[in-house]
Amino acid sequence: MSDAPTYEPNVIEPGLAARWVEDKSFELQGEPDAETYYALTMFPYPSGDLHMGHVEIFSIHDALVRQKRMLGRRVLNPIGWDAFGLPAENAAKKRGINPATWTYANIEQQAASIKRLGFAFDWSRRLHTCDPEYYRWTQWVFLQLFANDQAYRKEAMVNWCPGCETVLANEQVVGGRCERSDDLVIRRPLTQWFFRTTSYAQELLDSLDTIDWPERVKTMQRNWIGRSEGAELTFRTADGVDDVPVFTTRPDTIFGATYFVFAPEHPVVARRMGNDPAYAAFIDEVNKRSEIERQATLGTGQTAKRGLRLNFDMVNPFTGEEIPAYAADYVLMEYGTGAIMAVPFGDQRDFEFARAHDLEIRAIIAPSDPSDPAAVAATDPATMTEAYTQYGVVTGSGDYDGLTTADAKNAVMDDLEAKGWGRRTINFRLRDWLISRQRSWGPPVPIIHCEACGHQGVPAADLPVLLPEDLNWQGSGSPLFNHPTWKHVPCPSCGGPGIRETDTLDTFVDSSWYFLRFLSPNDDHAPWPSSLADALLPVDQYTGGVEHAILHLLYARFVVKALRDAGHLSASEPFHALLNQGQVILNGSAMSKTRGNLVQPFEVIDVYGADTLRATILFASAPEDDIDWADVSPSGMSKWLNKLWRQALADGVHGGPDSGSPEGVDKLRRAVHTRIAAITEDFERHKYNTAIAKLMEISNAAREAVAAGVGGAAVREAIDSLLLMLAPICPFITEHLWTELGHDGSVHQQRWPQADPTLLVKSSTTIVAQVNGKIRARINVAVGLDAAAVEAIARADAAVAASLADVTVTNVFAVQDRLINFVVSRNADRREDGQS
RNA sequence: GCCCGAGUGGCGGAAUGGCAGACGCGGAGGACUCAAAAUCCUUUGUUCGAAAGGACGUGUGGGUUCGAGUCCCACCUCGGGCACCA
Repeated sequence: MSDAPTYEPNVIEPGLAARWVEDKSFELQGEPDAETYYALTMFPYPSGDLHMGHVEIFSIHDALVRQKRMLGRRVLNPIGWDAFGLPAENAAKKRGINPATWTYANIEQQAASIKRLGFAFDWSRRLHTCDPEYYRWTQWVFLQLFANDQAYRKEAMVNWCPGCETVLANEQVVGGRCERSDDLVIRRPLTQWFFRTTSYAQELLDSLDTIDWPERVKTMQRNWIGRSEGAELTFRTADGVDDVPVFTTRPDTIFGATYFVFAPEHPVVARRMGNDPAYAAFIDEVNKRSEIERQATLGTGQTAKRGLRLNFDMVNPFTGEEIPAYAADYVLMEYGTGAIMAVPFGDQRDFEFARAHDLEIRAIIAPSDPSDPAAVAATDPATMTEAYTQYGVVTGSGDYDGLTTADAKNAVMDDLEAKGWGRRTINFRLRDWLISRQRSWGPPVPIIHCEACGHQGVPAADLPVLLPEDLNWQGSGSPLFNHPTWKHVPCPSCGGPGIRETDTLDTFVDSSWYFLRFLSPNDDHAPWPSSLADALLPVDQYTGGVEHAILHLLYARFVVKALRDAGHLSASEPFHALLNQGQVILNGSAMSKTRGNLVQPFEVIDVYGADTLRATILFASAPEDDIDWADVSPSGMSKWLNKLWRQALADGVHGGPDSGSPEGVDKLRRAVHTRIAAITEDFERHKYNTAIAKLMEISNAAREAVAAGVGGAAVREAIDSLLLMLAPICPFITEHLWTELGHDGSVHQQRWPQADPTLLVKSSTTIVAQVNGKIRARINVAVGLDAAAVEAIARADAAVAASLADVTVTNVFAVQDRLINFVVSRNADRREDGQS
């Protein structure tokens, strides 16, 4: 019986955690350089204490980072807080405290939890986006984009969240609701600041091919950018006064354009119909009803098609016909040109509108099979029940008749370019990024409005534009706007009276460049060291949640490109490789405060310790998959760590020469070294779940070997290897046992173990003998035998021989060292053949 | 509706086209114990069989292949994204 101490994680862990921070164990020694591995995890938002999702992503990231260090890389692994944003303001309003107080208190709590969990961050580079030292440079970034015409102000229909009392970017509206407060978002015209993301639409799409990101994230970005190829062509009003361009992806259907539709607020319509009471009523109705309908059929895209016949017609340039013009709410002002040629034959929305308003539907594609009544009915305007959206052979289209859809498309575009009616063009779904917010816990937009000089950027020397200390957070509306004196300043250009912009920047602006600031977080002369940024970017490995697939990840890509073109960077992408972890859920649904189904990390840590929590999460599944907390077993993981503890202290402490049978020693060493090779590969693929399984196998193999009388160096080697490879996952227990086993120094300063190649080569192996793919025997043979030798051995096997007795072998497939398959046919068949 | 992704034991999950179910949880039986907990040992896909052994088995139906969980086609279910984008 051993009287070794029992495993008490909550006794050993806090001391080690504190020591690692005090010793600056995980700070990058010296300055980063081109060889430095830049590992980054999405910095947390300080909404309260750490939740399970944070623990998951940090556990994955930490395993990755610690192993890279053991492989000998210098790793830059910074941490900070994304600390501006609405929740702080909402909390301030609710509790009557300053957002800063709330934010910094939460940051301190999260920092303490991160340290307690032993995550190996470089604390010397810590930053908070709400510090003036940081947001000064966020304002600087804005000004660089402003100077380069990538930031501008315009009036537009924007998304307004009534709950948050601010506008939102397109990306922050989810299913018609505010991403944060879940309020229904209202459309209203406002003058706002934008970043010109659309000017990078094509590059944002193309350069996705250069980065190593999960395919699903790339797909989401591609869909969001939404490129479509087509043509822009101009329709003239029948009175010859206005030219109205439309965008279409189907120029081949131009002869089917039997009417024309404007977005309700289209300027040509507004000008011509402005005084018409029916138009005013229609606009009013559209605005009102869209609100109500949104609630009922939110995001189904199946709204009834409403329209207003306008008091003028349009001319189809190809047919010369006059066609009726409508305003309808199914045409959006924001996409394309805000007007369409309507082809009810080939477009489902136009089809529905035409049927509802009794408009002509003209056949322009011939039935795919004229002898098939169903195919004929599907292309006959009298009988068709939905638009015909497939490709085919063009009909009813003058000179283009008989061409295929693809050929007609090209021919029509050639002709409209030749005749000056339009041109080939590309449209994107992506809109410019609305960056101003009517909130006050964010960096003020560094602009001063002057009647004489227009919008003037605040001079760099005057940055940061500080938030005043005495804002009233309790009222409604924007505290910054309502502040009595703050906004009144002289114009930096003429010195006359000026007014500060009282909007602040979206928090996603803060987080779109923080990876640059980590390179020199304390430098107050420059936002980042430019040569180092050129050498280190893009970030080698980024880890974080898939919820940012579009928002943050798209914005950061845009900002890097814009800064590059403003001459401040050479990189074109912020993050080279991306690893998205899944969600931690409970009983199938997301954990959340409102649901009241939160499992707090410290509920687990207080019982089992941080190592157990970290390993439980990593063992539950591959990083990308969701983890349902109802399915995981911290007690099971704790049991294994306890077992490992006893095993190391009982069996691992004995060094010295090998004892026991040479076969037993050899078997153990081979087991260990094949696992070293496999676990190394698993870490490479970020498959920490299978890596842990193989660590358990080492532990099992060592226990079996000891039970079989093996001891000494081989067992010691097994335990040492296990501790080294478990160290990135369970840093505490491995550090403690490493010392207990008499090693000098920290386990985390050791080199990753290397497999001995001679121990990976087997002398014999088990091959599978199949007959027609069915396993008949498993036979032990020497490694490297050729097919003929294996066949002879297999035929000699009793079970195989029995299966081959009554049949003819027609073919034999052998895979060296793995398998042999006899393909046979029954003798009965052969006799029949022979008799005929 | 469109675009992705995924369907494997009671559960989480393993499997470069070549032994399906690694590893763990849970279960069953046993040892230790006055007893329990902890620990250790055995066992655990389904089914036929006393056993030896056999048959079946990766959502469904086809296909390719000597050989398919893995590749192809169609469908079903679940999850995610987009949603009047012309």
